[in-house]
Amino acid sequence: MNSKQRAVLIAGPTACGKSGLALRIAEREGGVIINTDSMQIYSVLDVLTARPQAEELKRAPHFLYGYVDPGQPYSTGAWLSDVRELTGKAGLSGKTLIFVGGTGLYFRALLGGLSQMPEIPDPVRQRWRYRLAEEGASKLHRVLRASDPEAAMTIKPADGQRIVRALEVIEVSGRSILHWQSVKGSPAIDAQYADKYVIEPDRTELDRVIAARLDRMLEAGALQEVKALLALELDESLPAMKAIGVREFRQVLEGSLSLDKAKELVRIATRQYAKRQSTWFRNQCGDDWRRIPADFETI
RNA sequence: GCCCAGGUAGCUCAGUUGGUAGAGCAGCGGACUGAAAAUCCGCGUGUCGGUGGUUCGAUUCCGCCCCUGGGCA
Repeated sequence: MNSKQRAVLIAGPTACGKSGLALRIAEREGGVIINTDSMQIYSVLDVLTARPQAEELKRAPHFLYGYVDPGQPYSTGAWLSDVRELTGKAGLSGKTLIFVGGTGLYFRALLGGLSQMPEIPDPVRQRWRYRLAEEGASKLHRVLRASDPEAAMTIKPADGQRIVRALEVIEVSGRSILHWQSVKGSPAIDAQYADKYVIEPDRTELDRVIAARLDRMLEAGALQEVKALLALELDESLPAMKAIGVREFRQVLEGSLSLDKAKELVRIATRQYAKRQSTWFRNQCGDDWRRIPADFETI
């Protein structure tokens, strides 16, 4: 971590105009933009994840965009270590680091909200995920109740993903995930010198922007992009395969769904995603985050 | 014009042998420590198309009217 390095954090739901704001700040004070979004890291999902395009990339240096192979398993921890490596480079010292994106957990990690955890060997992770798929969440919750009763009490029996996480941690380390979580992590930036913003758009208006953006995505080749992703024949469970639009446009390509219907479903899924993001930022970001309304005029 | 089927939540529909109704989806709120565009939790009052009648009581039964499909002319 470069101490006393200024950072600007911009969080907000999809399509709220975050990237535009980041660019303006970058141009004004010579900053660099760092992706804080779990989907924009992937190389093939360019249009569908609304990654900054050539025009924007020219206006300021962008980092951690489109650099991960979609076949790679990725994680918040991997992103955090990529951030540490990046910001440790001499070339960035003295520049304002502008973190912009829609992934609440990544912002939390950036600020030290992620505890040090044991590395989980891939076979262990795969085995529990396989068991989740085969046996279901409630059965694994019973397994967790036997091996880590305290953790089991904090996780809902249907929350398969968190159950599996707790199981792999206690198997590998012999200690409860709650133990690891009790030791706080360290921030990857100097929070003292950070300005934190949450963009809070009107959701009805946001829905209109989402619909308009969807049309632009299709014009820009969203369907071809999904086709290219499918050609890689990746495992369905990989994060990149869960990007909004992949499932819906795949059905269009296969002829089992009309384009209009797919557009409607993608619009709904995006709206629901924006709602989840808004809920996170509203309630998980403390008073030290400044709330600003979206300025749709300037997008 | 006649016949048939419908008209119940924003949408698709279920249901009430007469005691004013409930699912899915949408929507809203919430949780969130290495899959986070993920994963999970909570929230259902709506002139039961309108109007008159029968009834202690009608969304339910009867009459008339309106609307939407389909059929026959």
